[in-house]
Amino acid sequence: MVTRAEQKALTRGALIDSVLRIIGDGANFASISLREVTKAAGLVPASFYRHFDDMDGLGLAVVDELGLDLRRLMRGTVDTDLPLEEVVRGLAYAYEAYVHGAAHLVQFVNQARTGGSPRVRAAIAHELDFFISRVAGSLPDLVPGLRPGDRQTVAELLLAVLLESTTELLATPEEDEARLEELRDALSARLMIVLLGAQSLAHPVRGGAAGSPVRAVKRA
Amino acid sequence: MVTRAEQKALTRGALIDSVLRIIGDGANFASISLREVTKAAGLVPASFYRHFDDMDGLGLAVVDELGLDLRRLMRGTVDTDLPLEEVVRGLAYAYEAYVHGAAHLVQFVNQARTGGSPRVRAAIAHELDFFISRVAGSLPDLVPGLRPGDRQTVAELLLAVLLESTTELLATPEEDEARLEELRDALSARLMIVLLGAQSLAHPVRGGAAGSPVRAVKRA
DNA sequence: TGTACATCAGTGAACGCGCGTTCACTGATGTAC
DNA sequence: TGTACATCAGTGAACGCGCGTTCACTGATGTAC
Repeated sequence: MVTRAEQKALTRGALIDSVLRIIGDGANFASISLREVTKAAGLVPASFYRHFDDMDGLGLAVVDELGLDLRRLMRGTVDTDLPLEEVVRGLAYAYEAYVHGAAHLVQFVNQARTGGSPRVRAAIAHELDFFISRVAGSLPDLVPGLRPGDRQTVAELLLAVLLESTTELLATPEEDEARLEELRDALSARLMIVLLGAQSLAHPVRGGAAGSPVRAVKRA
Repeated sequence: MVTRAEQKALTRGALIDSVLRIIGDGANFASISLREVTKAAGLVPASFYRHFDDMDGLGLAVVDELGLDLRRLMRGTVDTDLPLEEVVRGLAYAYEAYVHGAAHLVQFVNQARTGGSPRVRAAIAHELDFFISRVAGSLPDLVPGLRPGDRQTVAELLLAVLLESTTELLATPEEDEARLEELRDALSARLMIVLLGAQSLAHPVRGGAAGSPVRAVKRA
């Protein structure tokens, strides 16, 4: 026997799964209808209102899923004893694996982050900001000597690089190992440049502080 | 007297302007209806088909506008004689000005880049790739010594940083100069880290080539 | 344990609405002679 | 220059459809005694 609360939670989960499946088929969350979602979940349209006020409410519930995922991800640790190159390569592998493991959710975030309603966008930004602050907190293990403000900026950059790689990763099927390797290489190269930049900030080469001018060399 | 061709071009432009205005009001392109657009342009719905096959066709026309804008932007030049810090600050100013000057178009690109139909996404990617290749071509002025592959990666990163700053810039009214200054500072800081990373790649400090391992220093 | 009543997730029917698309049309612009 | 005909951007009406939302309902689960 199932309690009423359990059954309700199951149905709610079915609505969330359904909308993610529809997004996985290539639809944009903004143009998915309430009726499509309930139909995919095997419900009558009116049932939707037993769980959410409107599609925006469902979107916010999906963002909560993202929050859980990120907290789970952050429990994993990075071995910072390795050469920076290998750390970066490990991050690229881990992110690729995450994108393919939670493809539908990632696709939702990728499109709703810029295209969603104001409330959904704000909720996603909030989750990502939390993630950034955690990354910033672990940065000293990887690049010691960074000042707190610079840690924040570097963490933002690292996340920006991951997010910017997402669309290409999503478009590549897991079977296309050759293409995936290319994308992981590209992602590694980008992350590496950011971390090299961070090291420059932490240990300026020409004796200048982070704030001092660094001359651009003119083309010969 | 206006020729038929001129009048047709005017109406076509009115459709493009209308959809951009609707996007500016906060709508998502994916959920704007053909009827809304024609109504805003003062036309009957059926007239739409004299200009575009469907909303996707209108989207592609808007992407063409982006292409023109980018080509115009690229005619402007950057004074690479200045200290790197000032070059970066100039870029941040220029990008902020562009975002506010073409706010509706930028908003469209920002949301359609990840949330648009496959054809629209591909068209935007194509325009941005062209822009990236041009930036990569000018990079030697700013950071000499980069190998071609690294130039490409750095140019991709620079664009990623700009794109990632877009949502915040769009959300800030032009009057809020204090907030804009914050955003330009944040953008400058991110661009600077990327360029410092690029300089590290071009002139590795510890004698290692770009491909050689750089040790991460463990936390004390 | 059994009984009577309350709760509430899910139903089924109905509503008015805006949607994309079609079609034959109109009348100004353009072209041939 | 004037006339007869062709073109075609924009019209207005109509279509069937899926939409979000409402409502009174049903019947299994939960609660009080």
